[in-house]
Amino acid sequence: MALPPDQAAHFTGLLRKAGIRITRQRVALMAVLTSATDHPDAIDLHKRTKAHEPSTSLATVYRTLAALEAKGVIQHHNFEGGGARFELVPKIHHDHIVDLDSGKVIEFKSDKIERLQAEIAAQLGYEVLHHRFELYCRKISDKG
Amino acid sequence: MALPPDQAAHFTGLLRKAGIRITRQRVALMAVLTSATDHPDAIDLHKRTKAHEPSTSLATVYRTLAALEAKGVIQHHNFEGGGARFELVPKIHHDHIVDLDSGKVIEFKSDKIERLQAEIAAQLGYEVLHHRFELYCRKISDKG
DNA sequence: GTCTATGCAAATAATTTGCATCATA
DNA sequence: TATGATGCAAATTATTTGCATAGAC
Repeated sequence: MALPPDQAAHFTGLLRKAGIRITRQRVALMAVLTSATDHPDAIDLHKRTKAHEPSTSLATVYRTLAALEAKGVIQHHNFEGGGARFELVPKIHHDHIVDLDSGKVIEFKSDKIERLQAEIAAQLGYEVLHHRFELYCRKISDKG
Repeated sequence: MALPPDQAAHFTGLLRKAGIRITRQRVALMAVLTSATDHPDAIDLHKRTKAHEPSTSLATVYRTLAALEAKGVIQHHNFEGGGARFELVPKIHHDHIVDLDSGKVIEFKSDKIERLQAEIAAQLGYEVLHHRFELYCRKISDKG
């Protein structure tokens, strides 16, 4: 389950670029974050990281997530129900649809929304530092 | 600090309409919810309710809030930082700006946003059951 | 060698629940 | 009087922290 050396080198580089110390646990977590496409929570990340690096504790996962977020490498979301869920900071900002039946998270982007929110805030004398825009949805079934 | 009888009758009516049993603690909490304009959290509601009805426990506040939410009388929000905050369900839906400096919550509404979110979801085969739209903002100061 | 990261277990914070008792319908 | 509500204290869940030790630079 350990990472091939070439891949490990890649994640080591990402950590170095983030400016935090390189440890086996962090390299493993970085690998997990990079390959995840499902917005996992801390518990999930811990499970997956342990598969690469069994010595990883949940406390270290939380501490490393906090460090990576402070460095702008990852971001977290607090969707309804359950704890925070994490993803790498995307090149292009997006918002989320949460499928209430499956719990799955779908990403979408809308420039109109981004513009509208800035307008709304400006009209009230505010500038937007960040926002949350989450749609809690159900699949439309054509057979009623 | 007890409520004047006429006001108490009003809140009793609201509880009866909601279809839940009437107790002194619930009448007091209903009074607090009705007069609040600041999206208080459970701890705040408990403090304020105790001013009317000192026998009220925090557990009862939580239980009553859950009952009122189930009946569609109130709704809660999980803004960043701290616990859930509550408000009566407004006649007209609105979203929120959170002032990051003061912690104050400002309400706004936008039909465009409502329409846009429905469109976005529909394009992906979803219908929106509810949403979260929160702008975390700072006041624009004209003196730089 | 120094300074930071780690594991573990205990501490927090917000909320929920079990249980015996009490109040409402 | 029967059922549902209450207070209190203990339980839960997600997360954070203190501390002694191990590991990175």
